[in-house]
Amino acid sequence: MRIATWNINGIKARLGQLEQWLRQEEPDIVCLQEIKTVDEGFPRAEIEALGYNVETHGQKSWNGVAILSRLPFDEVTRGLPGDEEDEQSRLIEGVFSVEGGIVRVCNIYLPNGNPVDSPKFPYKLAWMDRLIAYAESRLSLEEPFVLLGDFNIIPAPIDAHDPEAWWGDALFRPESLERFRRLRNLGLTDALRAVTDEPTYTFWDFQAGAWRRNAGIRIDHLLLSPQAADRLEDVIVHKDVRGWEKPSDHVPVEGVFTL
DNA sequence: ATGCCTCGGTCTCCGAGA
Repeated sequence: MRIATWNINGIKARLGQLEQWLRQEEPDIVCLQEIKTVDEGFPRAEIEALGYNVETHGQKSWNGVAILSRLPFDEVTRGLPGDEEDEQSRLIEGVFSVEGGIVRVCNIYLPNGNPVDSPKFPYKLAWMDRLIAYAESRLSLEEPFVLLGDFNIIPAPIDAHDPEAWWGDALFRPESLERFRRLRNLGLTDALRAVTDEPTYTFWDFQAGAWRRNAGIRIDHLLLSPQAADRLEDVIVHKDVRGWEKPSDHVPVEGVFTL
């Protein structure tokens, strides 16, 4: 089974690229972030025509997440618990039946948090605290659990082309990294780092020739419960997609599992 | 240089992204 994450940066602007990638790769489950539309605006029929079930958690203009799956959804959960006031659509989770059990797939778009002297940074940190509590409860189920998406976290210096330039940014500073470590220390495996020690990027800024210079960062991650990590075969970063016409600034990252 | 692109909205500019 192949489970992918892709910050699509606007589903309406990227439908052609998504259709092409789905036709080409035929992944089983695709988790999208930044769909930037309400649920009614998602091109559901076009994606269903390619053989996918579609569940969305959208909002107007910004954020928004979706899961596309060849398997039917057994359950769907929308939104991160822990703050009644939070109206941003950044989490959707699906449960799927597989041979001999289930897989639980939680798709997140973790807040960026910049600028750090604005309310956006404490929002990011509070969101991460809520995510840690959520992940802890999911891990207690002892299921194959895949927590994936755009984490807006650079885990380590090797995950940035120019780590010194990023240090202090909301993606790469002590308060953010401390929470990311706490999340992993619950018992989650960083899938990419389970298969390679090589510098690997998943995002290249639109600006300043970042793609041409390979000035990327790794911020799109798959974190795995022990039951999912046991079944991990490989991780594929679809870097070529960044070179397509009118690309997203993120590329698809895919986990291959013996599920 | 708190920009350099690119998105969505209502829109010919602005906020947000990272």
